[in-house]
Amino acid sequence: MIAEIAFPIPLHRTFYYRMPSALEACAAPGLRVLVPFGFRQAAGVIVKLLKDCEADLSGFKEVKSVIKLLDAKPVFKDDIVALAFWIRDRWNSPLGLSLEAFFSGRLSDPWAFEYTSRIPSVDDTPAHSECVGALSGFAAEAALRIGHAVGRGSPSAFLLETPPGVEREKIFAALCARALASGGQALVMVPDLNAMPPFADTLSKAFGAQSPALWHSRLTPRQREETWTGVLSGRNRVVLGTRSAAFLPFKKLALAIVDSEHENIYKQEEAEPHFHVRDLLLKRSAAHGTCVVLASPCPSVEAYGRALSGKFELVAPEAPQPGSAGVLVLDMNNYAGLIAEPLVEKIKLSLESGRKVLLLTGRKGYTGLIFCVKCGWTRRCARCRVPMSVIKDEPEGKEMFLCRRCGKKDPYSEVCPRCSGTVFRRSGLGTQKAEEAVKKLFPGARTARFDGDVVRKSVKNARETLEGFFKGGTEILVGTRIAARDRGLETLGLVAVLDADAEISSTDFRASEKAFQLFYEAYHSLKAPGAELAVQTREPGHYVLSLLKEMDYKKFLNSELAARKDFFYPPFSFLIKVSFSSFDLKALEAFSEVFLKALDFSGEVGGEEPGSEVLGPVGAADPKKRKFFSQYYLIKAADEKTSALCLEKLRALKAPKKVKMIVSADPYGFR
DNA sequence: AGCACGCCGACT
DNA sequence: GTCGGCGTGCTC
Repeated sequence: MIAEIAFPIPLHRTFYYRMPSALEACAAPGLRVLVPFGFRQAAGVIVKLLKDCEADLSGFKEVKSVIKLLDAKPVFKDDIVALAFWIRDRWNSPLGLSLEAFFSGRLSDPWAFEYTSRIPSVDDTPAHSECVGALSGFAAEAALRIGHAVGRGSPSAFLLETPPGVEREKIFAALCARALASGGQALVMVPDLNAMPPFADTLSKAFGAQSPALWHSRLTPRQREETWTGVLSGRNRVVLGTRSAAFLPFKKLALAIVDSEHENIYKQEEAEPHFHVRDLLLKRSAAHGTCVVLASPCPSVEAYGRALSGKFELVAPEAPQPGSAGVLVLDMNNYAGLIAEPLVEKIKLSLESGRKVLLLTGRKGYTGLIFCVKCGWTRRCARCRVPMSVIKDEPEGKEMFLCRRCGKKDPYSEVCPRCSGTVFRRSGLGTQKAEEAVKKLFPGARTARFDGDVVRKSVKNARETLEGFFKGGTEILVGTRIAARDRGLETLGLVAVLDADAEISSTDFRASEKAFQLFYEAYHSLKAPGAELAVQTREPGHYVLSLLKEMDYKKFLNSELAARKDFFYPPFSFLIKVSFSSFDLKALEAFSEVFLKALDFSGEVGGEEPGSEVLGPVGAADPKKRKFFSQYYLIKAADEKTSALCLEKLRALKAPKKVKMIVSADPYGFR
């Protein structure tokens, strides 16, 4: 017997091993094995078992044998091998890395053996009806409606619009109670660590000190093991987690809630395996009979589109969410400086009346990329080749270059290395620069800054910064969009988006969506009478800005969905971005031809599915003399199958040494 | 990813 | 003369 085995390495290939006859009876796909691998031993997962005659072993100088099985029986209720193949088909993730993710990144750890020795404890779970009783209005109605589908044993999916101000933690707690009452487990997903506390509070009040179990990237190894085995044994019945919790070994997942469903962070693409939490949970729901609830005050266009086509049940208030705040669009063509004079006045008035001010920028740091006015040279990271942005080093406040990808810091230089020019232009406004300007304009005001860097430094410190603004004495908070997320505040008098153009004029096809979500969330964080949302732009005629008057999210979704349909973007197509880069333009272009031919592109990808197409090349070599070339193609596949087929063809393609090819399926981070 | 091989710079 | 840098290549 031959076993096809996947290893937790970033490789799109599997390996064949001989299964000793003594182990044949116990061997099965999905079980972990220990095998000799190169000069070492490695743990892998059996992906397939074949009879000797079925395997093509020609071309290998040796077929090694499995040393031992690491699992006696499958650890997961789910068919993780089938899921790994699906994740590969959908996002081009190496099989072994997806399988490793199911084992929490520790394929060779013996965790799975230990769970049987642990004794599950019994929780005191309040009845569903009690929890619903504590709710009123739309929240009660939503909890009741979705509650009927929880624990029924058949998969279901809801898109729940959670208007700002609705206590969704309580809806979630009621649904969790329902899941537990049915003998199942419940998972509540949040975008990041910062979003956990309110849910942790509400859920632990409802289910006791042990619930919810927390799952996130900052757990210690001991905590990870404890929680992982607890989920496996069924001891942990409610889990509150970030992205990677979607891979946990649930015994019976009756309910999975994805809060702030629209957040892009749910798509993992900086590290493999690439996947999307929403789609993975929906896929897993088949094995568990899970009720999947996608919750957001401003659902993604994809989710809304799928709700309209009947794939999800839409649960939303009947009337659009009313708001009382005013909206002011400032045409920055008429003003100089970072903050237009009318906005300066508004800030001043707001502070005088004891109201707080939230100022939002598109990015953290000081400014975005920097380029030489004379020759157009831009500063790039020596290692990653991506443009570097400017930050002010703390606490000295010295300007530095920072690589956004690898974090490399370089000293600031005053002279262009290409043409010796000394005049530079910078694009983009960062939180640091905005904070600096605000401090200069309002030296007496208490100011703070909140962005990804503040969060990264210390979660506790970040929380204190926010509390200082929402509850304490901070009067002006300068931050990125994470500062605007789902917090209503009676004392907030003004929210301003300082550089709306950074949001709306990005080349990302989701730019309008992300921009409108930002405006919408900012708008609804304004509770005080007379409060105002200000938007600074050089493109006051942009269609997203024209929708600000009504602030009707559903109307926005419908118009955006129509545009997505016209331009054949998700949810109407499946995207694959294929980027090529090289120092050798000829080699790059030659390989691009190979790529196009491999896709069998003659008007339609694969020639099967009508409508599929390839766009590009985008960012083709410009006439300017350059050393490094990069361009990309965009495949728009009409369905999941065509997308998987394209990815398979791309995997079979090997780029020459000179050319680098990056395949990004279902891409979120355009730019 | 590991881990080995391999070919050029600073040390006992 | 060796130790060790990380570039390249392979793992059934």
